[in-house]
Amino acid sequence: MKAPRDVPTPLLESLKSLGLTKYEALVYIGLLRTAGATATEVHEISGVPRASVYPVLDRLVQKELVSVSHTTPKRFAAIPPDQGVENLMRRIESDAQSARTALDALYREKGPESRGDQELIWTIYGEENIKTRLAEMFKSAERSVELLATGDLLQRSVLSLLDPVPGSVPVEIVTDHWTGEQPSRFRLHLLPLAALCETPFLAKKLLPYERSGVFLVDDTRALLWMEGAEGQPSALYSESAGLVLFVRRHITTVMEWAKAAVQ
Amino acid sequence: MKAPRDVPTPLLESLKSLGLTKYEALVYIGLLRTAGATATEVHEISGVPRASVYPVLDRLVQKELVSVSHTTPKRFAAIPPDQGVENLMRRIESDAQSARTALDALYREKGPESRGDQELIWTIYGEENIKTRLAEMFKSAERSVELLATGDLLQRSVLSLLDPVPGSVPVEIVTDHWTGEQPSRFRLHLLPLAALCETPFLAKKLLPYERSGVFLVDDTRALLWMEGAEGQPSALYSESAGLVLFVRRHITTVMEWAKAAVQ
DNA sequence: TAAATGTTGTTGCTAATATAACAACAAGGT
DNA sequence: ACCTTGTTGTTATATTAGCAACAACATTTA
Repeated sequence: MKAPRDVPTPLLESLKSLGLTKYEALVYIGLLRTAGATATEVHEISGVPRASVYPVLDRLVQKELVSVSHTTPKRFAAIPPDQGVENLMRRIESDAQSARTALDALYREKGPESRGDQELIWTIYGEENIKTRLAEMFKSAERSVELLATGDLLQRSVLSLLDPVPGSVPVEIVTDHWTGEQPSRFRLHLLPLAALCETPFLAKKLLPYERSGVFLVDDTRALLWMEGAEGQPSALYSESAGLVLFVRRHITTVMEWAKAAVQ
Repeated sequence: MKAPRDVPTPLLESLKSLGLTKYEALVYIGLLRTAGATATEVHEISGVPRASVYPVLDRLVQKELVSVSHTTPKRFAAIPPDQGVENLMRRIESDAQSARTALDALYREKGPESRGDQELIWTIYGEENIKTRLAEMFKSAERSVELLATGDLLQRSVLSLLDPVPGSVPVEIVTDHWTGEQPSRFRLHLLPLAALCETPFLAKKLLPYERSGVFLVDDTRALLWMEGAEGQPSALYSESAGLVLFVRRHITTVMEWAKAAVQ
């Protein structure tokens, strides 16, 4: 009989978030290391109290993670991991689906009324969320789209979001680095690299972090994308006149400075 | 201010299985029905105690389900449901991935040694699990594949699994119903419908449930697929000589009976 | 201006629930 | 008689839920 050798905690955490309890995880892991064990053997291998093993095994069978033999005493075997994890995911995915539809019903109920967004500044966490918001902004553009972003951010995350901008709306892009040909769709302003290198201090000021950007749509909606070196990215979004004005000025200033430096 | 109108419990359950606590679910749902609420308003809308609202909102921000405004007092807004659920699923999916690899490492450690399968009869729950096991059986067939199944089960779940059967292995199929042309790949035995209708009692005996089947590979591995009217399907699998013999006889008997009835 | 009021955000404590762990025992097999 | 299996309670322990009290700050009112 094998020792109840200890199990890495991160694995336990992962399994918990898939809906297993600690015991269920321990028993399943234990069973993976054997082939057909009795309840008592499961107890010995997993370190789970013998009396607790029975209900736990019942639940695991219910969750389609183990199969049972028709002998006395009963013997138990684990379903292979990929199959088993998929079984768990299927349940969760179905929950996600029903939650999605139920929540969506509630969400639509309120309609897009009084966008409290008006004078507030929102912080959005997570790249996905930021990109979704940016996409909304771009799609709803009516008069202008201006953006000032590091080449990195621009190419990797933002450029693909620009497709839905209506054809009649001019798009102005200011960046420090551009690979590929000049795009006809956008008006491109390249920050003079030479000047940037001469004054790294200034470069830092204009494009402070590794990946960062400033986005302005219709002179009414602004988004500031900032990404600390380590953590997840976050962004500020606002329709506040004050912040919009500030962004407005910032972009203009940078463009003016770029023109001056080029001369 | 809206009432903390009660929330359907199944929705709460779904959200719990996505890793939210009851309070987190209530607050998120509450936020979906407004646009930018203060902590106190969240408390009123969701029915969650005001003091509890703060830690809960913190966690929701962490989980990328709500965004925060930079005002005093802070205001909170929900990320749209589909986006939010996707954010939750991303975490879970990543947990599933790491669990899969970690478990697989453990699983391989033991190798396919001492197949305890030898003399045991296993019950397998869930259609996916059964199909996986059937696929394994078919793929490893070396001498013969025989199956006796209701037409329904055959066409909907089993037929597609037969592809991996090695070309040199003969496949015998006994069923009550077959649509489409005669397959060249298999040897097909149709149970005489007329006789079946005359003796519904017998029909029930031979193919007891709605969807059921008996599968025999190489005269050494047998699987009995049974499906109660309501619950999830289950199956018996065995390499036990006794059970295999029994299945062997059963299939032969049915085929003999069919021949006799036809005359 | 100063007291009165009200709201926000915190802290700490208690209650309820789900999970974990143990003790005891009946049934059956050796 | 002994040991093992499977079952049933009962007791811890951890997580979550719910409450009360308070300091900080702003707004009103005398």
